[in-house]
Amino acid sequence: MRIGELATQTGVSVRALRYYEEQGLLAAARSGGGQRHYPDSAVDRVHLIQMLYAANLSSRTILDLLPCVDANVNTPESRALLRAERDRIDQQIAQLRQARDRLDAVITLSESPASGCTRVEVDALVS
Amino acid sequence: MRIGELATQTGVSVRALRYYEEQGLLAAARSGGGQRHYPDSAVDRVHLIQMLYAANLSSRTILDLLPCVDANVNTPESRALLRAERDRIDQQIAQLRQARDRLDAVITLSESPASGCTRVEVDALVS
DNA sequence: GTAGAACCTGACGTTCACGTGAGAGACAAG
DNA sequence: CTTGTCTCTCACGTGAACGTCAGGTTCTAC
Repeated sequence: MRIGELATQTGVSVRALRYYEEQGLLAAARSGGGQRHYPDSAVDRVHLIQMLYAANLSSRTILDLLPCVDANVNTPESRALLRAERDRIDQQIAQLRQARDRLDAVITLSESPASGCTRVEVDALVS
Repeated sequence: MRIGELATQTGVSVRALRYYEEQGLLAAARSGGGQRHYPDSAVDRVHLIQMLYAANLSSRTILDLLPCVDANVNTPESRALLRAERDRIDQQIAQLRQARDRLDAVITLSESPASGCTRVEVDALVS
């Protein structure tokens, strides 16, 4: 398929797909006229890339991880890399949970019947 | 306290503190010469701001949320805002979990005794 | 074979949360 | 009163992941 169809099938912009290629994340065959052609498997690969971007991984990190994930590279270094990134994601989850719980506490307070709660009570939550 | 001490006590750069003020997140009294002076409570406020930044909230969003969180503003709109951001964080957590589980699956495979697993087995995980 | 859609390569623009000097003023210590 | 440290206000730089023209080429359909 060409780049436009890959874009619509993945929901990713054409510009983004070219950017992924520029970063070495997504290879493409070229037609005689220089147009990119992708195999059907590219759809899954783009989804994988998007998933890793969504987890706040940089292009560089994704570039390092992709061989481990989809090409089955299996060396001590690749395993260490995988674990390191997994742990980073875990830490991010913990931070997000902390922020969410903080907001939940405020929400609970603001919805409690004692809606006229004083500033002191709110500050007690800060710690 | 002055800006340098607040910076060391919070672990945030002086530049970042000035930026927070520029964004309306952190007010400061001024001495005769124009230097910023902060109350002790500013330490907690900076930590709160950092927590929200860590949850991928923008300056603008934090600006909208802060009155609800620490000034006890309690209107239907503020409650809706709080819930909306809480839900966004929840969604992010779900995405991070998905990425982490994906990496965990790869890690498990790469550490399994059948280390010579074929490419087919790996692709089966893609879904 | 020709119109129009899709695609190409630069290359500059954008947003965000700061980093990084530059040049000058403010303030505590001796 | 001077020295040294801290602080001030511009204001440009940065990195990441694209957005957005511009000007030209390739492909598809009639």
